[in-house]
Amino acid sequence: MEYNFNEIEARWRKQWEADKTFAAQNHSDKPKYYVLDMFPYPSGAGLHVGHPLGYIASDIMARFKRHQGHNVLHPMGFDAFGLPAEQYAIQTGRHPADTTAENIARYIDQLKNIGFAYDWDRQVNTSDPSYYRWTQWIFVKLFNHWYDKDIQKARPISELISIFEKQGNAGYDSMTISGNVEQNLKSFSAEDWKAFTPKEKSEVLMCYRLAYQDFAWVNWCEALGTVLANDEVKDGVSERGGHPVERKQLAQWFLRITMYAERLLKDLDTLDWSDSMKEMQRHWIGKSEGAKMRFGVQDKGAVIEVFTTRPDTIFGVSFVVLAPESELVAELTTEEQKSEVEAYVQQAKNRSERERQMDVKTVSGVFTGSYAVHPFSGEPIPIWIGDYVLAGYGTGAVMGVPAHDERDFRFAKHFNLPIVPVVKPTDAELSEVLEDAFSAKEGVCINSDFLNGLTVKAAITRAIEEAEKRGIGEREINYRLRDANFSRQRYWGEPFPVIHRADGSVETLKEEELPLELPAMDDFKPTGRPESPLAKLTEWVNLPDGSRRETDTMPGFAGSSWYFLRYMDPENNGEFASKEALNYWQDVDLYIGGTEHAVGHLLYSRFWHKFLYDLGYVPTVEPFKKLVNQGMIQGMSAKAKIVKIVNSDFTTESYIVNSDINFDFFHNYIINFPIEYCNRETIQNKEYFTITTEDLNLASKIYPQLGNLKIIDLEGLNKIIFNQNNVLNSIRMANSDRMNKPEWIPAPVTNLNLPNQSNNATTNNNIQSSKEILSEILNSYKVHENKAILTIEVEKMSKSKLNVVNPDDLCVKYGADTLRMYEMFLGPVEQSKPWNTNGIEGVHRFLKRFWNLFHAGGTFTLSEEAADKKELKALHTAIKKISIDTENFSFNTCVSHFMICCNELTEVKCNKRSVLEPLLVLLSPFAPHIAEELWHKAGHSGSVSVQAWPVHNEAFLEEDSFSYPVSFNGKMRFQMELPSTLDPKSVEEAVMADERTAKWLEGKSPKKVIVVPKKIVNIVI
RNA sequence: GCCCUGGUGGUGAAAUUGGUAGACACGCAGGACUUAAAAUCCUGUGAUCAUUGCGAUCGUGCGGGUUCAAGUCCCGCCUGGGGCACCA
Repeated sequence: MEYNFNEIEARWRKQWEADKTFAAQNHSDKPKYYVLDMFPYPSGAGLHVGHPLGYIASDIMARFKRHQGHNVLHPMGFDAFGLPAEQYAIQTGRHPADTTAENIARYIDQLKNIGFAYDWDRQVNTSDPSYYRWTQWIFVKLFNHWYDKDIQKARPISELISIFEKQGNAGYDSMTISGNVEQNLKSFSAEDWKAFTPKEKSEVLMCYRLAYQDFAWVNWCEALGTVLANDEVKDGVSERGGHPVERKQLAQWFLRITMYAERLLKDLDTLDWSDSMKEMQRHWIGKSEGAKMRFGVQDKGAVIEVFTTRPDTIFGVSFVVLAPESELVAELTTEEQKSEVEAYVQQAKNRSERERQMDVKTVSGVFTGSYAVHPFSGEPIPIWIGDYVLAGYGTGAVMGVPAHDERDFRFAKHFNLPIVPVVKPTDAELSEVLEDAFSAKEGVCINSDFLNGLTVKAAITRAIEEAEKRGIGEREINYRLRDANFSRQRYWGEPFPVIHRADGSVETLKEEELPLELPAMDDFKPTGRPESPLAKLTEWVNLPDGSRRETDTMPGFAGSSWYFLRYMDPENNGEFASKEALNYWQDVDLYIGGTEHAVGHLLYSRFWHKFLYDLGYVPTVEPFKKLVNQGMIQGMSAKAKIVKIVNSDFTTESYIVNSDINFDFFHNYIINFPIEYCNRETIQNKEYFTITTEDLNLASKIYPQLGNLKIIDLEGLNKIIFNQNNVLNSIRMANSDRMNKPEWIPAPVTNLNLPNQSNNATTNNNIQSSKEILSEILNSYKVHENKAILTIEVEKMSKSKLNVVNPDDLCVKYGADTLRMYEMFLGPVEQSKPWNTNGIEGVHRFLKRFWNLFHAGGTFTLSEEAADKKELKALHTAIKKISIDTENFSFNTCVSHFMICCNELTEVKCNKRSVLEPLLVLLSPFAPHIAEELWHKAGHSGSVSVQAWPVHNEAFLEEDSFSYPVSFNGKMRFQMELPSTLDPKSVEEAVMADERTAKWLEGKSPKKVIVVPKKIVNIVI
């Protein structure tokens, strides 16, 4: 009988669905086990082969635990709000709700095709009002709570108001440590509080609320008329179209996660997560102990606060650096420095934080003209502005100690500022002129007044004591973690249940008014202002009493920060989940997902969970007990450099250039190509994809983002560069003689691409000259239009990279069981690897052979004969190995072992019931359909998925003899079969008596003989 | 740049966590069956040398070190991948 997997699999999936075989019970005497997959975002490209890797692993565990007698909760749902759906809506005019619903339907189809044991009745969808009602409800709770540092717990804001009414904010003025809003918070008395206007009260409370409004920077793209995600910005220009991006400050919502920093850090110790994952979170939280120091400013009232972990180096301060965004910049800039400072700030603030941190080679900064006063020595210290200082970190200002900090050192070298060593190594002297910063946190203080002679450790303590005594600083613990920006200027997200009152106060809707549904819209185009498209719905926004609704929406992580709780009780309309359900399921026993969520989702979820715990809604402190990180299945990407040129009539043209040319030119960016239109070629021993003009034209029809590209191959041109601040471009021609042009020619690229922008005279001249140069360059190219060479890269699969491979075809060709086992066979789940189908045949052959064990001679037959020793050994080795390896998530070796066992049984033509039936249970988590089919053919009526997991008997595994590898000086020379019970001394004697030993000893006597029982014999000569 | 992670045959990988490197597969080569192909089955397959067999030497990204013994532990590099706060 043929192994007709398509028929078998479809039939059993239908049966399982009808029987609700995998439904979880909220009440059970069995121990509970909650297995969770990370929430997928239903992308338009459908499920790709990378998704199932983790899902198969979790499905195996869910089924395995069910075999072991657990009541298993294994749900699936969709993180359905998000940017891609909105972008698609802008492009096509189709409503995100429609496309999302279609995508979800497709995902469900695809997931069901793989035979996952999900309890589909518990499906959730974050964009469904019945779901986001509770997301909004949690937001309202966050808004209406503050964090009491004294008791380390969230408390209702009403209690804070009572405190203010009684005593003002005395004793509660340092309850906030993050954000900018609190900087304006002054001390006030109970009387002051009562006299505050609603607006003032609202502003004060914003300094305490766990959800609050503050200002933050966004990537504003004038040309697209919208705020861009970091992801959409590449090299300072928009990824779509290469338009300039400017950073703008907007009022936005934040979550005060920093209040939970200490608990988020401490509780990591209780989790069964990989060390690397915990390490990433620890680093993200970034606790550092040090001191806050205050520097007065000469002739000005301003005070600059800096945070430092090295107060011992305070006497080495030779400058102070402010972030370009610092509010003090305007105040401290002198008249003479004003234009220079403004130009610098303008330029620096448009660089992304990442770029500023990454770029350590180019040092930039500007002197404000003002001087700070050294808090101990009273010496004047110049105040600079530098973009290596980030506004969001610490206080947004640093004390420059060039001798002992690498970034400060580079800054001082570059601007010729004094470098004063104040710490020397304990057992050496520093060289006269420092070549590098001495940043080790050990040594002895020198040139440091009262700190001289102290070790670094002692000096840190001493410096803080002295600062506290003189009132110029104090001990402080700082966290790198920043409050979570919770606002997006988008349509497709949860609307904020927030009303801005006409009197300037801010309040949320009442809980019973939720959900605030996302209003219907059919025009998703950006408003052209930095705001959500919702702002266009003036009727919805403006309320009759003069108040306004919030128009921002919540970010992707809102809905995904608590979804695991909803699965416990998804239909509940009165609560996000019932007490009973929460108390029964408690937390997630096993969470499987990618490391890319290491610090985003996993930190926010932990924060929300702790908040809900503080409020008494959840019974556990942590949501995810055990975390397993699946590796990423990567895709092959084909990439090419694109040059976008503005012609004299201001139309743009895009060219793909030969990838070997190192080339930056006007708007230049890298673009992905669909590899199905590319050919693989080896050129000069390197692998490339190539694409012809014909293929490109075909591809452009399916992928509009490829646009009207032309292929050109440039000759004689090595390098063209534009500078990083994106204001002026410089074109450099290595072959400048031939071009008969000077080496560097400035061209204002920004303006070239913004024809409508009014330009001043100089800029216009530059446009003219650059256009001339351009045409000259283009005319001198030898242009080939037939073929482009694209580089091959391995990277994560995503729709935007056009490298998605989906599992559907494989399911049809080989069946879901083959796909499941093959993905596991690829290697350890936690390892990333590029997708290839090279080995899938082997797995499919295994399943056929396994099927054939039950179908000797073509018909289904099982023998009732007793198993012999060899068969029992094969079976029990398999039970042992597969049980242990499954427990350890080593699924690839499980598959190998199934193959070994099957090969052994095939060899002895075993079709005995007592051997094959337990194997069906072992196989069922991995290949559930074939196991179920054969189980039923064997005459059983219940599902194989609830059968008890077999237990191995050690007695069947014992061997009488062991083949000892005998090595000389660590090199294995021959093997020797000896009884396994033989003691080490007898083993040594037996080996020494062997004639082969004599041969290898060459007459010498051994210095030492090492015998490790049932492992190895090593003879040292 | 910072944090995390990987690197073993032509390919995916395995190695009881310091004890025979390459299990199990894919691919390839040869053979059987077949008119033929597919499917299936058998044999071989790290490299180099030696091939009449015995065999020998090298070999886990590179360079050092610890050890009777290193893919595994330590130090220093090179390199692929993921994340870096608005992709999800």
